[in-house]
Amino acid sequence: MRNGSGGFSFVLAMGLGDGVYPPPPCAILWSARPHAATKEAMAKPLSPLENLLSVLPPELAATLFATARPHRLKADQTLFTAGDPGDGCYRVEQGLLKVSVVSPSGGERILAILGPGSLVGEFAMLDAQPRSASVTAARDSELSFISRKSFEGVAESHPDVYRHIVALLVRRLRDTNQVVAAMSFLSLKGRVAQALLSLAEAFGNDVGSGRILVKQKVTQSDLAAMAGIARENVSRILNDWMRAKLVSRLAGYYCLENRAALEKEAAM
Amino acid sequence: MRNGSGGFSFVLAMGLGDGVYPPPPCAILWSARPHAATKEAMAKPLSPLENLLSVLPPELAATLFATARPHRLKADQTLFTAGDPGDGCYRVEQGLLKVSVVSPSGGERILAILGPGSLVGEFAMLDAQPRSASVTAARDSELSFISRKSFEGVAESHPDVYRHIVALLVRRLRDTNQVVAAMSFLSLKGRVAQALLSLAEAFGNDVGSGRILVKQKVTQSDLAAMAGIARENVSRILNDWMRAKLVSRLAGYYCLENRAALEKEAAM
DNA sequence: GCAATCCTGTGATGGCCGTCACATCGTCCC
DNA sequence: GGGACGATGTGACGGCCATCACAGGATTGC
Repeated sequence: MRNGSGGFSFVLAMGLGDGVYPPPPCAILWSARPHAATKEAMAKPLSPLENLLSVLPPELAATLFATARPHRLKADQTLFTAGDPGDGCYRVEQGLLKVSVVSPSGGERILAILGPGSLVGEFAMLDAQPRSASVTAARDSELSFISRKSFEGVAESHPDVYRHIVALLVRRLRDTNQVVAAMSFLSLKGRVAQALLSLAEAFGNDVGSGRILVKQKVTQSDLAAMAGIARENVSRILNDWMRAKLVSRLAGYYCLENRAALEKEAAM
Repeated sequence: MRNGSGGFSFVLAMGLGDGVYPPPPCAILWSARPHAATKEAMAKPLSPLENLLSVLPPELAATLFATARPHRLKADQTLFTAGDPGDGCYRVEQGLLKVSVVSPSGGERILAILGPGSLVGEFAMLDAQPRSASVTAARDSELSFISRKSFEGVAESHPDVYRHIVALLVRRLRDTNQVVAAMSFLSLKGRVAQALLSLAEAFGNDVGSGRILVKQKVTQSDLAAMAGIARENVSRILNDWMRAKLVSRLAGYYCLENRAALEKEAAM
């Protein structure tokens, strides 16, 4: 992880990506991607960009960010760790963050990957409790810090924002049921497929004939931490899929060649 | 599951329990029991009885329940299934419910066990989306149904309830991070230990010298569905622990003999 | 009391998957 | 360019754990 690329590095315009920079807002709210519904009619999963601040009237959001304190992170720096006191949240302006839980023995499980436009640490902004997960920068990043105090000031003048927030939180909670189901019922392959599909949804670029290029450098270790499995098995699974033409690799970037087949792998 | 005891049957006064009936409100919000914090200072887990309605001013709750429609369930009947449309929630008046996700192949994962005083299906009351989990009666049960409409009527007149609800939902979301961590990092033994400790917390009775009796008949299959493992392994693990005097069985009820040791097993 | 049904205990088996150990390769930096 | 370091590929091994099978128990229903 040298040169500030921290594991998830952004693909610059090179004929592969769409060439825009800065990129459009994007993120994986890892828990928000049920790729297989237990029944036809599931609630629509939550887009990670529909966040607490996006429900504020624009002028209120503006006043919040007027007083926001900028915060810079170098790649691999940690923003906070589970258990830390928390009194506000951050908006990702630039860069990429990784939300994860870690075990004392060093294991890491990635819960979400957040790009520009996303909020992180919102819970502490709402209830001032200690952080429940850890956040580290996957590459050099710029954030805006919004304190709980300033948010509360704004919310007090517009108490109906809480109602919208309730709707958002409920959707997130619904999604977590899907996560538990996936962890309980899916095989390794299924979980890796879910991880790939999530990446494609958040950072994917349609490059014709249904192929989706993931415009992020993702290591097998990252995928392993997302799926909660060993890195070696990610390697084996990906190679199986490359042989079977489900995925391919272009200049270090993964490309889904057959999304439907992957979705079948990810189905429970 | 004959005779209405549906897998979790209640221990009546027999020298073991405390003999009160109906029992005091109790429940496992399975996702709300982090038995091992990744850091010293974690947020206090949410009691399953601090629910959406407990934040209402008492007189409002009273008006809500004045119009509530009673609903009866026989043991093993299902109240609703994931994907069903939902337009309200239920309060458990009597009996015991099991919240779970099921896989198409028949696997079941228990998310929560709810006794009298608990709410179930609150999400649909808040946002009218399809159910995200399934609920079945573990024994004959009586519920009160509160429609979304009537809740909204009440909430509209007291918009600040949404603020309290936000705090509750955030606590639940925090807890789910712990659940993911537990599923990622804990061994079978650890997960069974967590299940037992949760049962003890919700349905436990201190019977002296630190021993905790679980006043519920729990089958090994139930424990297996809670921990997400095979029933046979629950049997083996429990027998190990019985030999090691960590748990015992009294007239069909489990009893934690050494809570501290179990907590060590459940630690990550 | 007897049959049916559930729950429990236990062995055998096999496979998935984590761990270890390398070799290879690419990339970056000096 | 050469070394360092990280990422990747692959084999071997072993253990955990699911599955199958079946044999008692325990409970219940009749």
